[in-house]
Amino acid sequence: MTITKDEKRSAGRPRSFDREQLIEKVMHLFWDRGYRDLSFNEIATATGLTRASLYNSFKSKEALFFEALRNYSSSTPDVLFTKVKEGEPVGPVFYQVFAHAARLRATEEKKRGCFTVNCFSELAGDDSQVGKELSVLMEEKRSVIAGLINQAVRQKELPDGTDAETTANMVMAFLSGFSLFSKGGADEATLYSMCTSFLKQIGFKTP
Amino acid sequence: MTITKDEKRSAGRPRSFDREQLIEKVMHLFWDRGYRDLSFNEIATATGLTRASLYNSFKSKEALFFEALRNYSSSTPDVLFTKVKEGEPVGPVFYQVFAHAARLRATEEKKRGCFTVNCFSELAGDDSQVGKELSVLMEEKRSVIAGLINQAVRQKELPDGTDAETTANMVMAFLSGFSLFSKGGADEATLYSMCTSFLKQIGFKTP
DNA sequence: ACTATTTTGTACATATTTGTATAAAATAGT
DNA sequence: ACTATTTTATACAAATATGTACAAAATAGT
Repeated sequence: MTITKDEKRSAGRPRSFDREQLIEKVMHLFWDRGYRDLSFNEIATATGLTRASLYNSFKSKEALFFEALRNYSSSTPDVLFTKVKEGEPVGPVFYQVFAHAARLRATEEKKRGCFTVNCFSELAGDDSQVGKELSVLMEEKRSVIAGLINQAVRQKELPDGTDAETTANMVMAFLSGFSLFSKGGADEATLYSMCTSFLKQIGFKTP
Repeated sequence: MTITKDEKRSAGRPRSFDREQLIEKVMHLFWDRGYRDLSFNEIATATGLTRASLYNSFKSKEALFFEALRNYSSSTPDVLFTKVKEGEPVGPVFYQVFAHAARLRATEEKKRGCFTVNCFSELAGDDSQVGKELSVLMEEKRSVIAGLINQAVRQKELPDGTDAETTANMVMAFLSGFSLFSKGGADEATLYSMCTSFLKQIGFKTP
């Protein structure tokens, strides 16, 4: 048995591209242009491939998009939220995630905002699979945040009367709006102020 | 001189449509579909007109869009912000605008969110005239809010140390994110809670 | 070398979009 | 009725998108 690099190669003509690199490239195309406006054609030419090649490796534009979205979504600052364990302080994590987001949004040269938020804005309410998937993704994020708020209340980081659901909804709204706002080109200091100010008003002590 | 209805008719074949009704219809099309995804073709067929007719009355899709946007933008809850005079309390106006927004977003059957926010999300950062126009529009709104926050501080409705710019930015972010959030289909009570909770945390007393 | 397998390049048919050009239709004013 | 004016209908050309089909190319395994 011959093994090329670290993957078992199956018989047949080998792909002319690296799958992960392609997904990354395509993600940026969708990020630049949105979902609907980017044609399968353009994806092919922009990546130097033919449509035939893409059709062969991916069932559809939708399928490609899902991979791009998953790829992005797994590298986003708020994944930290899912790693907080019971007993650990949550306030500092919020500050950390928000600060990271502020830096990312400010240093991203193209000022494209958050890819997920952009897509949700474009496709929420859509009948398509893409639309539904995005709604699920956003609800998952919201739910994780709600869990953390509850935990913060239990741990006395937030006052007793706090309505966790409402607070989580506010955080979601703020984060989405924050992404939109950053598209205006605000600098990091401005974005950072918004974040810390917001968290302070939610009730989290500055760490 | 013969006057038809209330408008001076100029010579030539009369239009087959009412201009204002058309703009309204087109606005809803853009609201449903976004800017780029809606073709001039579709606008024509959806309104029962021919492209020739549209091209004749409007220079371009861009021009049509501007009229649609202006039309929407003038009927939005936050126009109230521009009517507050020095000396008048601003807190209640915020609560009023936010409550109105909550009701609008919840009762809008299609859950499309705010048209302006959607468009900004799609077109912010775009080189085109549309993109720039939207950035200006958003900055105008932000600036009005910043003015009100300053006024609130002067009038002791908000604490002395309040950073008006940061607070205005937060409000903008929240409002935009609120529009996005509403696309998920939350009911009015949920949306209303988010609004009052946010305003309270900003520092505005519940009226 | 030969075969099976998979990817790639090319081609084709269909549909849509954009912009323009030109003729037909409908009005106001005389 | 006639003219000038404006809108509407139709047609056309060029560009782009989608989906499919099939032959050519490149590999693994024997």
